[in-house]
Amino acid sequence: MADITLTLPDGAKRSYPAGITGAEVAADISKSLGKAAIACEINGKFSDLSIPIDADSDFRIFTMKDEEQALELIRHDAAHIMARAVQELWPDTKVTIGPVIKNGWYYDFDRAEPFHEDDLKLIEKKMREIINKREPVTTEVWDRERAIKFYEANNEPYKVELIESIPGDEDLRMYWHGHWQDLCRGPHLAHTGQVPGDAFKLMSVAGAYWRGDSNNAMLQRIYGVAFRNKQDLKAYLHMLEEAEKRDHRKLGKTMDLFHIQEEAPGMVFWHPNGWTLYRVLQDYMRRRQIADGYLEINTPEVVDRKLWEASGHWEKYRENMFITEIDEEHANEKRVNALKPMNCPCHVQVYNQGLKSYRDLPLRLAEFGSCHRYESSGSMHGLMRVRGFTQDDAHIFCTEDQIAGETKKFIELLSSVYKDLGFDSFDIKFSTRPEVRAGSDEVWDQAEAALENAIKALDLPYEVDPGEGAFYGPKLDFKLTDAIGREWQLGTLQADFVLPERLEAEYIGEDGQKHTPVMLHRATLGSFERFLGVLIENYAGKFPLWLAPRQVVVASIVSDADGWVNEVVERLRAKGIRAEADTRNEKINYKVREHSMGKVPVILAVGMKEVEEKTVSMRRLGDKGSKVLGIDEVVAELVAEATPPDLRD
RNA sequence: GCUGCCGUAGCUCAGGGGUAGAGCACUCCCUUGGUAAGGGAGAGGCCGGGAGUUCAAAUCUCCCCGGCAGCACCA
Repeated sequence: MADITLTLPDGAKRSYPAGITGAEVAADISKSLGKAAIACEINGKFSDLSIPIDADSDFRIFTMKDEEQALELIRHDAAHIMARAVQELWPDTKVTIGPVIKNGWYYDFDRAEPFHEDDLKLIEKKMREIINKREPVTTEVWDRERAIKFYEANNEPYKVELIESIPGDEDLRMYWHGHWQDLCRGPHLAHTGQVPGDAFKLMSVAGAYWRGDSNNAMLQRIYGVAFRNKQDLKAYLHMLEEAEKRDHRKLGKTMDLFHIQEEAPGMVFWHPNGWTLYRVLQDYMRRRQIADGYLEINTPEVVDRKLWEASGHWEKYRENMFITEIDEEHANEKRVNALKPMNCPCHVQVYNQGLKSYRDLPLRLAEFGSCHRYESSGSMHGLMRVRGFTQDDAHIFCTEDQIAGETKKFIELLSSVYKDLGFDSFDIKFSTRPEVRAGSDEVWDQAEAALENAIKALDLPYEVDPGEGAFYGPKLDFKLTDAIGREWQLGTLQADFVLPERLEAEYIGEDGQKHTPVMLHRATLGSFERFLGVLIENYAGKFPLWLAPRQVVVASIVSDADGWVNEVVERLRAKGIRAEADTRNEKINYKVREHSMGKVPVILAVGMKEVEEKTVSMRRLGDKGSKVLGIDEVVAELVAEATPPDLRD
């Protein structure tokens, strides 16, 4: 057999007989590399060590030191090993798919009896047994027919369905972890023992639809996480614990911000602290919008179905609307109303009052609009997904020529707002036409091009989400992540060529003729509820002073200092600082602890020394020490810091 | 909506077929203490709601309601 030449990453060339495997090359380079090797790369293709190499190639060996490749393989092999463990424990279980995801993997199974949390321990134990066997991972290429026959014989209908749905007729790769077999693209580790037995953990069981379609059967999904070593696993689990502490639902309780109760699922009862935070944010947004040329309006929340019929919501969105009926006995005629699920149709009504000229455009109508949507029970999540919420909504009525400019202007506003609120980066998704949509393809071409060009002109990174646009137009979504990495859509900008026409919005153009304006739906924060949820988690409750609902607590150390405490509070309040007195009969340690846990940014402690010197002892949240300062100095410092970023010099 | 788990005092949770428990919070008393929990006493619950099984249900079963995780959905 002819020799082949392998070129290593350092440029060294080695000759081997054709058909040699990566494993053999690794062992030839050094005995230790032979042991440490987990996979290889042949001409840039991530590959198994066991695959024969037939031609001259660039060649590279991966070991556990190559983090990206190692984690991919560990998680992927762990998925297979878990599936094998499950089938060994419960042979009637049918396997489906098990991909690698962030931090780990999942595998979906079909089994009559659902898995329980306790089963996870059993499965983990079985997995470690398989790992300890250090059984080789082998692979073969089969043609489709053979594979389908094999799975039919083994009563694995999901695998058959998978193969049948793979386009083309290329051959299939089959893998064996010891005796256990799975269809897989690969690559895989060399043997089961290469998965670190102490660096993985099965996390949870959940239902998941086969192929992500709710019309299909629900399968049992098991989630696992895996790392290269025990320390990394521990660090990850620790990170999760820390993230849980900043969960906005937890902080909402400890900071006394809000609650939600059974009688109004998905609706928020804002407490004084939370409402203060809400108002501070709303006041800030109001100033930013006015500065950007928006006109604030306010429109009804309960609106006759006629308007929703005209807008198309009655047909397309009714199942998500809260419908109200007037009791017939007490009404002259039966009217069916709906709580507005969005503000757009109402804004068009405001626009439609009076004849508009092209000189009026762009017309930016803004509303902190209270909306209600009947969200499905399983989708609600604290403040993040609620049924009653307030959008920082606005609709920009403009000409087609103005879309790009308005889009740019909006994204600049949004970036600046997010930065002021502590978010330096965010994700942008550009969603294009969905299958079910209103409007002609020409209109969609135009709308999509306008948005994409605007975002490109600003040179911001974005991803395209094909088919995820609204039924009336394409959109840009702006997303941030919560404490444990779940992504939430906040800001949005949606072009709409449909609604203005449906609701007969018009303007008189330069040519003296009537034209239909374009409508840009846009929200910067999205909804106050969701944004505050993300904001709470982002700051872990430790807000900058200007946002903190409780800014300063002035605490007495001895009751003889109460008079000075109250005086200090008065002076701070006179300057607009949210200050409270704590003159309770408790020790200063107790007060410091309590207000620290309540995330109050500044504690001013006052004892007899401060009374005599007209000073306070200032302690910042998270600091160990404190410093004694004159009252004027403290007031000036806190006032400067409590000034919202848009009002600073 | 679907799968699984959960619902006990204001909060965090223990218990579990036969007088409802703890810590914190709350009220009162003692204590005036210098930067993350001083001490004592007291009050507080139809164990999410309804039905069933049982001599007996907070506990077991079923049905609702709500929550959590994931899936689906998300203008």
